[in-house]
Amino acid sequence: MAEFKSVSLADQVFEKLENDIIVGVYPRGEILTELKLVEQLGVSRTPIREALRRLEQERLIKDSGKGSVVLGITLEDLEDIMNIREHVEGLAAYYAALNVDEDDRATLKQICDLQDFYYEKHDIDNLQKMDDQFHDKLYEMSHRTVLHDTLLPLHRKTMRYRKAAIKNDERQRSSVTEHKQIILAIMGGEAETAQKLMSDHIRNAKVHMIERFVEIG
Amino acid sequence: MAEFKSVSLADQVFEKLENDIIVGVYPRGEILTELKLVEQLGVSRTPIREALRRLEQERLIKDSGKGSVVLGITLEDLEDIMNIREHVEGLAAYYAALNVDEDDRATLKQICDLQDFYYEKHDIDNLQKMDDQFHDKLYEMSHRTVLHDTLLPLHRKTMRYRKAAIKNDERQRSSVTEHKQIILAIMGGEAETAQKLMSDHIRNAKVHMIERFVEIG
DNA sequence: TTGAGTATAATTGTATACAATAATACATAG
DNA sequence: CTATGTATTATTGTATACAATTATACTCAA
Repeated sequence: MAEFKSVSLADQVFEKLENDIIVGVYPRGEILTELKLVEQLGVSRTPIREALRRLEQERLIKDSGKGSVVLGITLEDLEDIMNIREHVEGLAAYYAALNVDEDDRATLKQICDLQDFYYEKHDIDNLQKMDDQFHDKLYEMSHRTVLHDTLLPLHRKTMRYRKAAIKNDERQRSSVTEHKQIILAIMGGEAETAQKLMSDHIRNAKVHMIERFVEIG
Repeated sequence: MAEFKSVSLADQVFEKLENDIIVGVYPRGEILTELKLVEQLGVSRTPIREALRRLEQERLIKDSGKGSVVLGITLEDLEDIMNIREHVEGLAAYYAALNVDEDDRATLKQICDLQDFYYEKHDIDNLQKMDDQFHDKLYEMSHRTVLHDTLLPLHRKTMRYRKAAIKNDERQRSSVTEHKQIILAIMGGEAETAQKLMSDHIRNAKVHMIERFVEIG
């Protein structure tokens, strides 16, 4: 028999709704009522309410008296997210470079290789997954809870526009290269270099993502 | 009869627990069980659970299988919070200076005056309240949701150490002065100046707060 | 036809009931 | 006295019941 890891319904509902809001399944302005979600998701109100409270806390929805209105991500939100990341993600890279150990190096090496592999194959979906893994791994390596908890939700919220940005061949190439340079700096323990390269990377990504936002909204 | 604004029990529970954790009523490591909270707070499990989910989302508690363990704020958390604020709060001040209107100017003027008033009277509690109002007002004035939502919880989490830091006469004086300079820059629409002054202010505050953390834990 | 008033629906807030799981304590056999 | 197995308790996860509020629709009088 396989092991079943029991993830609560509340957690599942949260993750599904968070994702659906971020990628645009529920567009900005849509009203989510508990009863509608009960029908759609087939669970009772209790786990749905708990998920909604968490989404409120992340400002993805807002109570409107009559249901929860989807807030989603505006252009200003995207700008702010990337501006914050520009500074804070550099900090995380800095700490990651200070803390790097052999296991981390192996993981980073693998991410680097797979990134190249998927880039050659023009496998966009997996390339984005490597991007997620790269940034998540750095947050974790920083061993700084607040940095991790601040950056991860911000990073998740950019998903839609990262996916769009990476469809651009030129950006794809530069992103892969930038990741590689950052990884090298971190592996070498060059904290300041890693910090600066990461800031630059986020700043570059910001430009492309904002262009995509203007296109796809 | 007075008007009663109906704040849900879940919200009240969240605010109370958030505050109690931040100021140390529930110390790091303490286990909160739903039943205990039901007894202590006299409400049913439903609003308590919703509050706990939100506290989890803010990383003030963590599920431990057997109750929720209080995480609270570590020294590293405090360092990270202030490092993030050093950059991001400057951004908020920048936007605040761009957006300032006459109502804002009146409010800032009032905060400035009251701050002086309470400083002269050595009224620490009210002085801290003005500090809260000052920063909150700036977040609001930035009109940037993400900045506001990122900064406000971080600011709240420093409460315990701000309160301790401001007991120091020298810091009290410099804090009041720094606020005043920032307010002047914002009122004058000098965005870059406001940004820089705010970064400096947070950096100064960080030093004092970390000293207090080392003392009082 | 329109307006007021009332009944009805929809929706959320809160409490409780029930189920499942894990921890604890306890009793009994060796 | 110890170890094991079982009963009990504690705790959470989920569903449902009930209350309160607000929006909607409908009826009947003018």
